Amino acid sequence: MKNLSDASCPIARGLTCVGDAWSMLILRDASQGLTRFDEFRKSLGIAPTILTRRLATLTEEGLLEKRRYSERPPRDEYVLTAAGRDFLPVLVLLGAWGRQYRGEGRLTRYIDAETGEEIEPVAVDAVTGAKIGTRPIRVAAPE
Amino acid sequence: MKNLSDASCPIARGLTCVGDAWSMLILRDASQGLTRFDEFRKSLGIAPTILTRRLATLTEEGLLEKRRYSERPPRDEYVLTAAGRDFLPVLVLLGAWGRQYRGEGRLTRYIDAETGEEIEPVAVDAVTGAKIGTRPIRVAAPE
DNA sequence: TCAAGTCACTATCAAAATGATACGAACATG
DNA sequence: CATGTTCGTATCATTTTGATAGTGACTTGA
Repeated sequence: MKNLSDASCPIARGLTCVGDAWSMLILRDASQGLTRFDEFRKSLGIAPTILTRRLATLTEEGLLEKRRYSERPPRDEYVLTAAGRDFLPVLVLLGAWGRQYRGEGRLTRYIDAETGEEIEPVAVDAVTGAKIGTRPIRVAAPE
Repeated sequence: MKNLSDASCPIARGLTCVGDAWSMLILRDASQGLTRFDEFRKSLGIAPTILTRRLATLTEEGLLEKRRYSERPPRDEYVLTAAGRDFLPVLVLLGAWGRQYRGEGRLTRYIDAETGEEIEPVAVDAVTGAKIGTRPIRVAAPE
């Protein structure tokens, strides 16, 4: 995939940073509190070469931040930045789609830690309050 | 990437169908009304080999549907199924993220066709009404 | 103290996916 | 009948992925 990063479409822009499955799964795990190389590797069953690259890319793109947690031996962990944390809603919505259309068998559920109730994610337009997809959307050229 | 499709995580499930950038961009274009091979090809600048494969996968996965619009010559177009249409919120949210964190320069905007106002997409939990990400989420094992 | 373990990688190399380009089949149009 | 349109396939070089093994700098337990 070429240079989508200068496209005028914000979706394409987003995809240049996180447009592959591994990156999204890393972000999912990071949102659950994983921070270390081996935690990700074991959780995902990913080859270390690829994990190295993905972590580096996500760090460059500003979704993760390397933080040294041990000087001797030198050890870094990867923590979410604000941009990384703000990616969570995309994942949650993707999960909601997956549950609805690929929900055969037992699936992990996401629970609101305060109420104990299962979360039911929806995308809405904050302006009108309408669910996204229920009203026609018009695409407008930049500026 | 191996067989994520039987993972118990709904996000991983979702990613097996649409876990790459081209597929998402095809869905984006399809949501804007594109249906034909050449429309996608020109819009995306994608190699025809890859477009063929992506369209086939999305069709197999049930996000697109082939529909014959001409018998002679035989011509098919690709239209969104319900599953495909329901993927739009994920894209819109991804776009919102892209706008916030990769929004340099001029960007396409998404307008509510009825009010004429720019859409401001947010993911909320329909149960509590809270924005996703503002309350802690607990992951629960299946069943 | 010495072997074994942990952690965060890198090196190597085969296999698969991607991308560019050319070409084809079946028509429609001028 | 030459050209154009539409929806692809064939071919092949390049790139990316993935599996596996190994490494350096330690720590831990016996």
